[in-house]
Order: sequence, then C-alpha cells, then structure tokens
Amino acid sequence: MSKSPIPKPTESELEILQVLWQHGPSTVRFVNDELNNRREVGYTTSLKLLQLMLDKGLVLRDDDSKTHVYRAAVREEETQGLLLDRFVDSTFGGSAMKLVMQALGNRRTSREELAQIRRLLNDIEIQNDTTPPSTNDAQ
Amino acid sequence: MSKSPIPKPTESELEILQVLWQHGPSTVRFVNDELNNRREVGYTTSLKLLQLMLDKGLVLRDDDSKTHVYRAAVREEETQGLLLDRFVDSTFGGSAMKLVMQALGNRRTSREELAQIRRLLNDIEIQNDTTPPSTNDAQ
DNA sequence: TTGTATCTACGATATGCTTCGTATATGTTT
DNA sequence: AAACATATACGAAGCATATCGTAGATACAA
Repeated sequence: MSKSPIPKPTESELEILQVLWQHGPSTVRFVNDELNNRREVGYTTSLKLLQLMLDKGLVLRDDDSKTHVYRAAVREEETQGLLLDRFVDSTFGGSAMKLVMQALGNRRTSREELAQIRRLLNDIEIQNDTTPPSTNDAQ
Repeated sequence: MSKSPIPKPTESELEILQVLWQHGPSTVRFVNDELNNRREVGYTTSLKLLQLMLDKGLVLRDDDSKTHVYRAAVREEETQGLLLDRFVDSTFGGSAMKLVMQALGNRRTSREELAQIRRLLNDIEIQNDTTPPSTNDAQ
C-alpha cells in the first residue's frame, strides 16, 4: 500500500523482468541466453541493461560470488498494473472498457478462458453489491 | 483487409491521433490547443510532430488554404489493435487473458459495463461453437 | 504601405534508449 | 606459471523522440 517512485521500465527492461519473474534470480549469462531465444543480444548489452536497472532500482543483485545474481525488485502484477494504466490512458483515452472489448473481440479466446472471465465478472458483481459504488475510474 | 506498413505511432503521436479521431480534421492551432489542455506544448512542437506524422503516413493534410488542415490517416480501432498486440506481448508475455483479468480486476467497473462484457462473451462463445477453433492466439 | 499577427519550414539541441567495444579482474586448466 | 575462459565496469556511438528557436511567407488592419 506504499506509493513508491517506481521508474517505468522500458521495453528492453521489461523483457529482462519477464525472465526474472519467470525464472527467479538469475545470472547475466542466463538472462542473456533467455533473451537470445527471441532475438540477438550481445552479452555486454544484457549486462549493461541489468546494471542500469540496478541503478534505477528495478532489480537487486547478490554479488557475494564473482558471478553476480540479479533478481527483480518490482513485483509482476504491480508493474503490469502500472504500465496498464499508462497504456489505457495513452492508447484508449482512459477507457479500460474499450481495451477489454478489443482484447476479447480481436483474438481467439478459449472456452476455459471465457469461463474464467465469467467467474471474475461474478466476483466483481458481488463486490459491487456489497460495497456501493463511489467513484468510477473505468469509463 | 490490406496489410499496409503502418508505422507504430509514438506516445506523442498517439495524443495527436486521439485529438484527430475525436474531433475530426483539425488545424495545427486546434490540435495544439487541445494538447495544452493536458500539458504544456509549444506550437511549433505540435507543428513539427504533425509534419513528421505526415511523412510517416499517419496523417493526411489539406493545404489548399494557407492554414493546413490535418486528418488521421489510420483508423482508430486498427491502430489500437496494433498497439494492443505489442503491449500484450511486451508487458504480459503474450497473454491477453492476463491483461483482461488485470484490467477488470484492478479498477471499478460499472454494472452496465459488466453486462456489456457478458454480452460480448456470449457472442464469442456462439462463434466458438459455429467455427471450430484453429489456432489459438490468446494465452 | 507599413506594421502586426499567424502560418509553415527547417535546423539545432537535449535526452533517453540500446548497443557494443575495450579494459581489467578473476578463476581454471594444463 | 602461462594460457585461457569468463566476469564486471565503463566509455562511447547510433538512433529515435521531443522540443524549441528562428527565418521567411502570407494575410489583414491601420
């Protein structure tokens, strides 16, 4: 519940965070290898990125051993939420609804996923019933 | 249905597109005024942006009269869809589901909006029943 | 016609992101 | 010990974006 000055990660930094979120604390070597599954990246590039991210506070590192180990300093959902807000604002003029409609409408969604969303909708409606609507951020 | 080499608009360019989408063909002056409702932007900055966007093919202009009139050259939904794809990929590792769940979970959604989504879900399921699933982009 | 306002064109700057090369330290193998 | 592999640190280049200043054109008012 603390408002911290989280710096917005760039796209490249996000790629690295994805790796760290998915695989946990990792060496530069490992991160670099993972990145190279998607595209060509030099080792020192990944290293530099991680160092900059360390400065920004996006990652932490354990440098007890010679080979440093980096881990994410920001939580996945929190970061995604932050970026989602910005994205909704810049691309959909603040309307989360429009975004959801497009996301659902313009791609294949499996039956299970649809069911999952329905469950979520039910939960939200229950919440709406118990806690009366105050301010409405979605539009 | 034509695949055109649409350049990805930057955030600033998106702001301008929002104005054009919302208000239709506009002068630089008007666009700049609109932008200044949100933040400080110099007139020549807006002008330059529009000129660059013209080069990129993001906007068209009518320069019959001395004061040029710009209009969007890309459609709103199409552009949003393009950016949505990129965003889902970079921030949610390609999982549109995760995005939708977060978008719905982390903000207030009114009863009508929920109903609207339910309707959309129904439509999708009907489609899923009539046309068997081939490739699954979501997830 | 002389100013004044408004417009476009365009160069220049500042900043941030990404990338890599090189130097240097450290550990390992023969 | 010498050679080799691998690590970190750091400077610097290349590029895109965003921003603005200035010059020059054009219309209109006094």
